Order: sequence, then structure tokens, then C-alpha cells
Amino acid sequence: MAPDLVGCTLVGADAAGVIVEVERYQEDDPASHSFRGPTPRAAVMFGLPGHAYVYRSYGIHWCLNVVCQPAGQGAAVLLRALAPVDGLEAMRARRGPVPDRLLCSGPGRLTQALGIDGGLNGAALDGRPLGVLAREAPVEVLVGPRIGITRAADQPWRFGLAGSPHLSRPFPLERAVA
DNA sequence: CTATAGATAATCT
DNA sequence: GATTATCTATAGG
Repeated sequence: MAPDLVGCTLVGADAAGVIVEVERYQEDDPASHSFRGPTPRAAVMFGLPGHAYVYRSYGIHWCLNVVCQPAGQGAAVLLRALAPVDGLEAMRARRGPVPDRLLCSGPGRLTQALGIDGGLNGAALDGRPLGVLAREAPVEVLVGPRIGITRAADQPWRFGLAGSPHLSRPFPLERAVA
């Protein structure tokens, strides 16, 4: 499901962007919050698929995940970067004086740009205030190791849209999948 | 371009 | 007390 989310559109309350970078996390993955079972924080990961798992990162930022099927599995996809397509003014207002390239180029940046916080933890991703739209055309997806983790760091579980200028970081080897 | 400090809170040891 | 699915500002090459 993670590579299939690349190219889809994330729609917020007043802004939207194409998902250009994601990472997958699941229960048997030591880097995943669901690794220790349905703890208070990770409970949503074991809940309804298609809902949002929002957690605080480094005490400062919010990060958004899409909970995966089937229910109760503890699997989710972290949204790491968007290509802004709508509501640019609202994003700029929330993000401050950064270049447009950096508006949504990172998991914490993307949530700040869309105004997403812990209040949306567990929310359905089926429309307002948050939703995901299917992509309209096939895309070329890159694969590489995940970013910012120490456990299972060599697993190629990060996926990105080939050629996007909005990735949080480039992919090491441009290997295509899907 | 790389390197590093600092902010800050939930979770882990 | 240490670590963490991060970001920004600043200093140096």
C-alpha cells in the first residue's frame, strides 16, 4: 500500500498536495510504534484502516500516518512529503518565510503546512477535514532506506515519486518499483 | 555542501 | 536518565 499512496492527493481543510514520499511501518518492524503492541500511543495503528495516526515527534512536530488494512494489524504508512497543489497561501501563512520548495518537504513540515495536529489522531481520511484522493495516472516510484531511524535502518521501506523536487531528501540509488 | 546545537514531550530503559 | 519515524539556525569548507 505504501508505494500505491505515492501520487495520490492529500486534501486538508484548506490546502492540498500530491503525496511524493512515504515510509511503511508495521508490527514486526522494530522501528515501528506498533512493535510493542497496542500501547496508548500506537492504539490507532491497530484500529480502523483508512484513518489517521498522528503522533508528536521530538516533542515539537506532528507526523501523519495512514492506517493500513486489514484492521488490527498495526501497520501504517508515514506521509513524509507533498507537492503543494492548492491552498498555497494558507500553507505559507502557517509555515512562515520558507521557500515554497520546503513548504511540505518533510513529515513535520507537511503537517504544519496543512494545520494537522493531535486532534486529528484517529480521524477518518474520507473527506473533511482530511482525505486522500486516488491518483489519476500511473507514476514511477523510487525505493530506498528510511530516514531518521536507527532500528531496521537498512530496510528499503521508503518510497518516493521519481523526479519530484519536493522530496525531503534525494533517493540514493534511483531504483524504480511499480 | 556538511556539521552541529538546541528546542521540547512522549515513551522507553 | 536516555532516546526519538524532526526542523531550524548558524558556523565552516
